[in-house]
Amino acid sequence: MAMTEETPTPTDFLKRVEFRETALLSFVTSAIIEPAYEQVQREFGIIRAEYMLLLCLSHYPILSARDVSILTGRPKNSISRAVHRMLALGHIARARSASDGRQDHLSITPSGREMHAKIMSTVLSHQEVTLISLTADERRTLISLLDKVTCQAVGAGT
Amino acid sequence: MAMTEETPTPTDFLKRVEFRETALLSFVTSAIIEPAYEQVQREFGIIRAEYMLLLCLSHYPILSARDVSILTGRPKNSISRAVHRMLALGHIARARSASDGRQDHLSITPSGREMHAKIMSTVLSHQEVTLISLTADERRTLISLLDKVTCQAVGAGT
DNA sequence: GTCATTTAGTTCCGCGTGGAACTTATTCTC
DNA sequence: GAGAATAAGTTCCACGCGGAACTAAATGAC
Repeated sequence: MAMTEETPTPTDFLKRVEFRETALLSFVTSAIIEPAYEQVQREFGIIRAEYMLLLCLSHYPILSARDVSILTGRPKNSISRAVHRMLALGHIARARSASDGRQDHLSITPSGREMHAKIMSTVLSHQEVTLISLTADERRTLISLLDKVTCQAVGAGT
Repeated sequence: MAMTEETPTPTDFLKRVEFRETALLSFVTSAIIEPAYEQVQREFGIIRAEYMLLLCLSHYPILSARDVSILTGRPKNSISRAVHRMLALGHIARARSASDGRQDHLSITPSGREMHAKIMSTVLSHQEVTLISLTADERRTLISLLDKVTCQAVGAGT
């Protein structure tokens, strides 16, 4: 009856919000990451902290749990859980540091690399679908802007 | 002893990751949102879904819970919980729709507007601190790029 | 060398989250 | 108009998350 149902759209909403940059950043980030990690969890049974661990170790040969925590910004208990599960699945290896009995030397195994490759391509494909409307030039611009922000943000945090 | 401790930095890590746009977007978004909502929760006792509800209602006079769910992309049970708490705190009002007995007509109250104003300024200040290194021009560029992405993304989703 | 302090990693616990099933109301079909 | 299908909102439950307290190891002070 009352067909004057003007249900507002997310796009319209994003234009009204007081902190537009934040809203847009959050929206785009979620549009990539949420479906990507949902798929990764469904298909590979790997949760986010676990993948971030694999991701870190695929780029640095040896890291401690603390390093991973710093690199990813996740709390160390999350990393600790991830380490245990990835150890159990054989995706990483762990050895006590000889020089410091507190630290662990973590490294990725071949099966971990395989898993990383699969997950990476999943995330990449979601990224490409979401950012498809940007030209190569625009993507470079986006990266350089975000880069500028992160360099300053990290510097200020220290 | 082994002072060759080259603990890698998040900034360096961001340059190596295979999906750089996603990593940067996620990093910047988190840098704004996480501390902002942590502060909001600590100071005002309002959690994220609750604030998103207030935010929606501060921009549209009447919405149903379903509308809020669509606008924010959050599942309807999260919105439902938020509605109950905001009702209890007097930040929103609810009335059954006359035309459709299933829907609720939600609206924000003066106290809800006050709360929204406080939270908004908190989020805004975190946004400004994080994006401080961008010029006005660069911010416009960033917005337009993200805008382009969201318009296309929403269109494709429909 | 001994004791206090700091640090890496783990365990514990409470909470926000979201999928799924459920209830109630509306709409569609015949 | 009766029954099926859809839709709005709620409740239930399992899970990932992160702060806080804890253990073990190393470092600093004296």
